[in-house]
Amino acid sequence: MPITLKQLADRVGVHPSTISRVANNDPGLRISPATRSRIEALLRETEYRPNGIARGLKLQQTLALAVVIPDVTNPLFAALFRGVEDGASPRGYNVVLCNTDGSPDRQRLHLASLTARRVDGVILASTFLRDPSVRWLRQQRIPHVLVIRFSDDGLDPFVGSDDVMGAKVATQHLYGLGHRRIAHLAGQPTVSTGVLRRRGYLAALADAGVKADPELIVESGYVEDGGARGTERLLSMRDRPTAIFAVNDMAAVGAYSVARRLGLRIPDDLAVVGYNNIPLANRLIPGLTTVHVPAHEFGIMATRLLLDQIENGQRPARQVVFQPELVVRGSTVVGADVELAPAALMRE
Amino acid sequence: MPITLKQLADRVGVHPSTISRVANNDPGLRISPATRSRIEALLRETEYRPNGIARGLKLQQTLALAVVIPDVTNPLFAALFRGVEDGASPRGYNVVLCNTDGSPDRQRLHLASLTARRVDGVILASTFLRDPSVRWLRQQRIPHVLVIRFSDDGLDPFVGSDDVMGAKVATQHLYGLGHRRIAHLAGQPTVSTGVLRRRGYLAALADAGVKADPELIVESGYVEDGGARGTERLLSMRDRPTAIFAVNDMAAVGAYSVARRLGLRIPDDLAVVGYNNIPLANRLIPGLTTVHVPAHEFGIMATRLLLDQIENGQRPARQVVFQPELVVRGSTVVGADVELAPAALMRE
DNA sequence: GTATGGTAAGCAAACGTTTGCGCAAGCCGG
DNA sequence: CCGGCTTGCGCAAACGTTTGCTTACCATAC
Repeated sequence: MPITLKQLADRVGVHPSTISRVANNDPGLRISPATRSRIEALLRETEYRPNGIARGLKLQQTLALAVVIPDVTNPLFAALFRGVEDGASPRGYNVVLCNTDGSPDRQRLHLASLTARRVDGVILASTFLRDPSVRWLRQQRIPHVLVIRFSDDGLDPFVGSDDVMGAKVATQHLYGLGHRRIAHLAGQPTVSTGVLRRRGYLAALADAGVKADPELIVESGYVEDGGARGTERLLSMRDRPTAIFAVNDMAAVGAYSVARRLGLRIPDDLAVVGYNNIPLANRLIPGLTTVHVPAHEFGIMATRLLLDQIENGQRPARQVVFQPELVVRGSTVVGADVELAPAALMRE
Repeated sequence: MPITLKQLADRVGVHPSTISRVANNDPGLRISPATRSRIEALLRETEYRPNGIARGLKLQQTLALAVVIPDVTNPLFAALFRGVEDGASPRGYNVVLCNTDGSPDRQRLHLASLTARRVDGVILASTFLRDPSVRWLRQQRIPHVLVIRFSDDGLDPFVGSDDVMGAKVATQHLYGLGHRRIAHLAGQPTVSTGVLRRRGYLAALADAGVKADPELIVESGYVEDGGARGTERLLSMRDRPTAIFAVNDMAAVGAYSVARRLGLRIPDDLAVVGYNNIPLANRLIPGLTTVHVPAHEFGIMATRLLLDQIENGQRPARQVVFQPELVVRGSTVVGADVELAPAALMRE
């Protein structure tokens, strides 16, 4: 077991409190240079680090944050986590990671456990609209920041991007390419990204004077399998769409596999746009046109907001909203995959 | 702030210790049914959960584990983490995640911080051969399990696969396809997977009676960029290799991009085998032949070993070694990508 | 010789639990 | 009626820090 203050005190013949003050560089401490250096030598020799639990109990802070996400296996959330750690680690915080798999129950359980552990703050990217867990966090006055998704508009600190705008730009891109029957693989109406991206999609159509066809909107959720099933339904219609705007990249990947199975060429027979710009997006063939979401920056920014809240005690219901950018690749524009040009050549 | 035992005691007119015993279901507790139900009602009403910090201080256990990996952005480690969480969460443990980016310094810093926090155990997948950090863990008697990579052969509990065998099978596969100049994108000699997979590669060549050409072994490390640079060097040789065995999938991906840039067809002009079978491997075109590594199972198993150590106090330097399996795809055998057959059709 | 003051360090409470032990009251047998 | 057993619960120490306050000591000033 690691060494304790009392043991140190015995070894150097000094009261534990004095050692504590030396270790913590107490500015108001008056001490003789001789004793100080004796203590400092011992501290270095033993590599003493105060017991974090005891320290936490006394100081009422654990130097621990928590990140709650649906699934770290999803590259978007992995990048988000890295951002959080990169922001938190230099300031002495550790980060505990919880995956919910999109289950409100597991989210609630995790939050209860984290609260019992007295983490200093929580970063949540797993939220539903009007999420009871988020309201509970607010009510308990537990420092938190919502990322990517939110619960109740404007009530919590939030970091994300303008989903309506992103979806609008993506849809306009397809319209600009001449597509008129543009389908949407939609997210659940219980999740903010789901409703906002659908709204952006509809807004773009309305702006363009296109009447939205309800049949062209199918709920796929955020996973490949859902995207595949949704695409099957869309492509089996008599008057089938020529383009698909997917609520995220994984759903778009599902669309890819179905298109391939049906022998449809992308983008010639079917154009596809995704959302998030996960690393996989530019490895697909053709590259997936998608809306870029800077997940790593989200993580850093969310941590900044959270630590401001924790350390400065301020309660800034600040919302940081990034403007999304469309990344155009070969899934909508032939030849847009510049880096793949030699590959096309290779096929001959 | 959450409610405390003392506050509860005041509300119900009973000593805090009694409430504690009721909350913890103390089997030796003698109490009148009336008082018990009064207390239980209050516990439910207030949703009391004992302060984890205080509990940790008293009980000398935090119900927290740590996972230390190079980078969670790498799908292999993301899957490993999920395995750990899936094993730990049902037993009441939280998991803190630390990324080292392969830096021994960051690893040391993280471990120091985790030790100060008194996590109950550590799962390490970021280890070097003869790693001082691991020796320090042993010496401090901190429960730990090494995963995928190890430090000193046999001294620590370990979960991984037989890297020599995996590399051997992969290389034999290439040899069996008729390749005679088989190159190796190698890992660093400071990492166990690096030396073991290289050893397996050499063993397969020796078994086949092929004299190993030192020029065909280039150190790429475990990232795409290194794989690309290594492949450039290999393919610029006068007598260039017809096949590459890469130390991991990311290095193989680097090989893909260089082959494509040079107009070489995979597998006709260059066969490629990777290692790990990350999700990306069967999304590449052609699919990447690779050695499957069940990262999620590793995580679950490592957690089991760790919790055995923690809860039963046993010190089982148990080694769990999985037998690797080769997954054959289109990067070595034409037409092996069955699910992609329609895609080939689509190219016409 | 005593008040003043500064220096160097110790004392003890507090953070919120857990748990071995103690103690009063009631009950029973003898 | 008394000793001992059971029942039902309280007391207090301990986990390892941090920190406001106190104290012992010594020098200087009056």
